[in-house]
Amino acid sequence: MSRVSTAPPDELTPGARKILDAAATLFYERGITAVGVDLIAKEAGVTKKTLYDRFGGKDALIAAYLRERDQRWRAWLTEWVDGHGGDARERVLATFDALAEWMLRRDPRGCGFVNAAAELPDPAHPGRRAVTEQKRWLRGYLYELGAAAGAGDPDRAQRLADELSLLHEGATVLHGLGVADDPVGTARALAEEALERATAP
Amino acid sequence: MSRVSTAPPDELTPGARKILDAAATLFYERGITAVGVDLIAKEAGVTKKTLYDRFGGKDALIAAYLRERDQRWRAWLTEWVDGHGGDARERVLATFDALAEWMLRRDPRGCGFVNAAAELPDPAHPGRRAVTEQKRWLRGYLYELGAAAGAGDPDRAQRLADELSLLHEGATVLHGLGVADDPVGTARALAEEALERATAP
DNA sequence: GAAACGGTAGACCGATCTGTTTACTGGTAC
DNA sequence: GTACCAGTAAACAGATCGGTCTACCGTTTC
Repeated sequence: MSRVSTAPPDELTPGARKILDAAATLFYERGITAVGVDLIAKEAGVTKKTLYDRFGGKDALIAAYLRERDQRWRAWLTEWVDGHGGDARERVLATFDALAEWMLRRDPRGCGFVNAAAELPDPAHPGRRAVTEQKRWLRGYLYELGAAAGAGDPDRAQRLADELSLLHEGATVLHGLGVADDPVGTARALAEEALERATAP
Repeated sequence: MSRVSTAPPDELTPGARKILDAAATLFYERGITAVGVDLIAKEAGVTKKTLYDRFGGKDALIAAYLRERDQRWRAWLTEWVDGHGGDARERVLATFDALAEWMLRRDPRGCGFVNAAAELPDPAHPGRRAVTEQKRWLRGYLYELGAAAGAGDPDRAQRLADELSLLHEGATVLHGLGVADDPVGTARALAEEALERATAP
């Protein structure tokens, strides 16, 4: 599935690019509120002035961080499904394999969006919109995959999408807390059952 | 199920009690890092000196907040199950009704422990232990309920407990993000299926 | 009646927070 | 060659951060 380019066509200046990369790492690993703009600028090898010139403020930087994270996750997930999924049913289950691989190799601290939402109580914060958009997109994607797998009836497909996204979130949270052995495997098994029921005659 | 007492027998001094109450509200509603000790003391109608005399520091106060939250949740859940559950199967499903009621009446911002973990990256933080203990306890409780409901085989009961706790977490997260209509209902329906499978001959 | 305790009042500490400002440098485009 | 732009360097502002300190007050306990 040839994509035009890997991700965003980097309209960012070199300084802005370094800032966003540093912010992404620091925000995810240490938390949004706990990380100051001074540290971000220092870690990016850039002055605070550049940060404020490029992004306007910390809130806008938070939103940019979440939007880019969203883009990368969407690209990762769709490419994984296109590359590893076979028939329609396997494509649904492949989303859980993609999740396992994503968390294994880069994100042991759970869902960056859920973590961000925990630190952004204000519903009007620009970063919150990015969070809800990400969750809505995932549910929509799962809806399409589920419908293609045979849950043709809209009601059944809706319900399946609700179930699949719930399983995704549950697995991510438990993985992040490190209290369960193989939460993604558990979720995948439950997804298999839900899928069978939704596509049964 | 006669409990010795409702919760902790309030060994706290009046000042400490007010501090813990104010901290609980502020930490949950605004986030842990975003709330300073000055604000907590002011909101509790107490001086900072009292706060530091009683709790030692912010980190210890965070841990106390999470421990007490854990105690209340355990009491709420077990009492709900004892009061509303009928047979063993209904007792398992009652945990989801308890969750729905809990979140409806007091906690629209998702799981306080998951949110706290998002702000406490350091695994050695005393608050983190409270989080993992809470999750472990819930899984253990669900294991007992599941085993009593007929999942006698240890392997099946273990798997059922994994599934049920995953459904709990998924429902709580989706509820907190406000992107799904009735995540707890979805989780309860999935739990019903998992329960039937686990207790089938 | 003195010691111990829980508390108030409030100043103080150094560090850090987000955000702004001035002055200067190097490259690129017209 | 000049106007623009991305950037550095560094000072500055006012607020807030977690945490400490001294001095005092009222009640209980021995």
